[in-house]
Amino acid sequence: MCIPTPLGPLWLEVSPLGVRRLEPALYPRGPEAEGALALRVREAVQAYFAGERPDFLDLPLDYTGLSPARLRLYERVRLVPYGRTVSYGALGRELGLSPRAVGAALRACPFFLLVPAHRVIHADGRLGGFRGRRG
DNA sequence: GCAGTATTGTATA
DNA sequence: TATACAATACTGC
Repeated sequence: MCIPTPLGPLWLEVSPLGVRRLEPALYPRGPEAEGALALRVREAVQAYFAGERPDFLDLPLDYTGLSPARLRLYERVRLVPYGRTVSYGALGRELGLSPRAVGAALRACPFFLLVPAHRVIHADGRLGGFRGRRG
């Protein structure tokens, strides 16, 4: 399932448990998402870009295959309030990880938008090395 | 195991 | 402001 957004098309994959991954459709591979859940996710994403929805907390995510550290991190980042930001260090201290581990886990995050990594920043308040900046 | 990493804090110029 | 270095935990091969 491809979801058109102002940032370009997003590639969506779902499983019976929930969203398996949602990324910019740069390298589309794997089976296309189908069913009610896929449609629901598409509407949610479009509602997000329409300003009607700040988060995707009601959408089920499939964490199967992810390590506990990543699972906890994603769950925690999803709870970041709208309009607020958290630093890598703060997340690391809360989860008992190192700031670098937070960055590494966030870099491998397959849930673009669903896990608002753009709200995770440096301790100084600067934007982190988000993928959307370059390349 | 080893190298890479979306960090942080301290030191130095 | 910019660079250099050490500590730290997880991902990916």
